[in-house]
Amino acid sequence: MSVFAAIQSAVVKSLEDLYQVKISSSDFQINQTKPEFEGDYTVVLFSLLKALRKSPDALGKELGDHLIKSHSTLFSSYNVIKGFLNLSISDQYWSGILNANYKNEDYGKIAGGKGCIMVEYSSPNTNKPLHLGHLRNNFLGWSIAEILKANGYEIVKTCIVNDRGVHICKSMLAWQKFGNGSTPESTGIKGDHLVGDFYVMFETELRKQAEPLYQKLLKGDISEISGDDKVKSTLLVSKLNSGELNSEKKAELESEIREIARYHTPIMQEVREMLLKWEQHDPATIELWKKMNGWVYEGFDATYKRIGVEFDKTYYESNTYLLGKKYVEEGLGKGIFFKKSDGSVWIDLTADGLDEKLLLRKDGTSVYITQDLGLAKLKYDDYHPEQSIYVIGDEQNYHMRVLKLIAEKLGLPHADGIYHLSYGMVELPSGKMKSREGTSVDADDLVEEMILEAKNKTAEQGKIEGFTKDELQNLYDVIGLGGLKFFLLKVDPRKKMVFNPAESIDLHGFTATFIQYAYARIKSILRKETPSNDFKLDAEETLLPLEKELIILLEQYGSIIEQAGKDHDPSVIANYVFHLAQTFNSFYSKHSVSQAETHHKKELRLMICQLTSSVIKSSMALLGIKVPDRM
RNA sequence: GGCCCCGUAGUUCAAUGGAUAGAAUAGAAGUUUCCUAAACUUUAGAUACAGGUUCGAUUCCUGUCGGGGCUACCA
Repeated sequence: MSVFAAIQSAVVKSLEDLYQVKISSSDFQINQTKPEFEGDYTVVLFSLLKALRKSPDALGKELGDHLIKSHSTLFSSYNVIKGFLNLSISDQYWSGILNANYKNEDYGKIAGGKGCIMVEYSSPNTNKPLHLGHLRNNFLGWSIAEILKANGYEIVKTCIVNDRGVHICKSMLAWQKFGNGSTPESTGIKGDHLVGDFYVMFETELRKQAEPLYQKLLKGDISEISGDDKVKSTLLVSKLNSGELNSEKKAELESEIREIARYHTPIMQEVREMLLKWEQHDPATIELWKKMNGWVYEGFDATYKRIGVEFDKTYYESNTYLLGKKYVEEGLGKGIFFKKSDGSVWIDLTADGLDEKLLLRKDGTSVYITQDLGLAKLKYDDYHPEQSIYVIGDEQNYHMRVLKLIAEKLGLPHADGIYHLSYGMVELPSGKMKSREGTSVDADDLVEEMILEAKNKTAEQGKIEGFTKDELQNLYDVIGLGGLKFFLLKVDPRKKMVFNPAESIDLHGFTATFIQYAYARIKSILRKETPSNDFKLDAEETLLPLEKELIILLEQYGSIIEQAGKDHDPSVIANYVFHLAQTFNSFYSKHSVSQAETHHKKELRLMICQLTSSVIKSSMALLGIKVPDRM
């Protein structure tokens, strides 16, 4: 039982003894005592005053006295200030915790047996290489999976590869037009990057073709476009020319007209024809598709390997995109969906505060949400998870809400387990990243930069005597990658964050390097000496403030893992382990381990070192970050 | 227009409704005959604005201002 829980139940018990009332532990708060007051943990009394009809002082005194008397091994003293009952935990209790756990390398983790959770993350498109945003996604997914594992769940890491669709056809078409048969081998370019290059070429050509068309549309010339867009374009242009528009509204209209122009370019026409051929299993198209996707997978595999990410099960959209169609029939039968006159199928979610949502196009083909319903079912059939986590950016909040809502309305068994782990976009100091505008940060480049920076900084330090070449390269990887992961995981996933390249390669302060360094220092001590026997605090001996602070922090590790799992939030771990390293560094500079005042103190401190090192290593592992024995 | 999210030191981030709002970094000043100074110590600096609920509000509610996202027969 954690100290926190022990205090809770002691308070509940004491209140019952004293006043014959049944108070639950959720009826009052326990906090860590602020450093400026005497004590370790504090019971906030305000919420109890009314029910017990006591003054804060009286309740504090009576409860404090009783706690000390009834739980003498747990509490050593107390004081009451205003409505706060500050409790000091006895040093014996703390040293007991240390004794019981310092050898346990799995300290803080919960033994398994809690059921299965699926974590879907990464989920790339196969038309361009991974970028900074994917990195946040990958690190988050990996970390949350590890955290839930530490909470006792069985985890299946999955990935859905978006390997088909218009975007892939764009790269394929550009390769046909401009590629001259080039391959990763012939060009020496990593496969995913090569395919990405053709995607960019397509985009360039598309713009070239769209611009004159756009200009014509602005002048009201709709001769080159067809269908409903004729009317739409005319309408938009007349709106645009009606005057009295602010620049924002104007830009919005212009971009809508530009979209129409893009849609009606010859090259887009070709792309749509190619997609149609793909869907009809045209051999040549399928062959090209397989070849180029193969290049991409090779590239992705290299990146995944580099960043230390993997999956237990990979789904491919080309295999799953037809799933989910049967739910359309089912939904229609149950009257949850309805059919419009043109044959398209919709669901009306206006009663839930949302809009009408399309599930089946008028031509009978399914859209993204329909495929997702099918995939959700497939995942459930494959693993029967009690929770299915989707690590997806917050731009898809609406989509995921709709998905869950429809699954619920259909009464699917896995509907409740759908959990969208929504994370904020990564922005640059200069603003949003836009792959179309070439302002996104490439994942491979960034990783190499971080590792190079680690190498340079390590050289500056000049502590690498005795390292082999392999050990050095490994050290650079550990520091460089660790720095990158920590930078992206240290903030609340739900919030958007700013990625400042200069700050990200900083190795001081709230960084992985700081923590890794603390770890390496501990290991340096433990290489020379390890605890020889269990430490027993003598009656007249007391823990020094920093010794106690460290043990208190170490004791909290289990609750931290639990909270990080409950909140799906790796930043809880990052903040904790940084705080631990910080406290250790203070301890380290103030107290000597090898030259401790007494033999007892030395044993105590060696045990603190031992447990601190394993908690640092284990928490960093929960973030997917390694720690070096020497640096 | 509708729906959702966010405004905390110069900057990047913390704070289950609780005590004097914490860190990091940038700034100022110090620490190395002693286990790794990639460290430590000291110092200065912030809740967008206006109401409300509460013993108590950064946190909950309303409004104002500012920023972002979503609102496709794209994925």
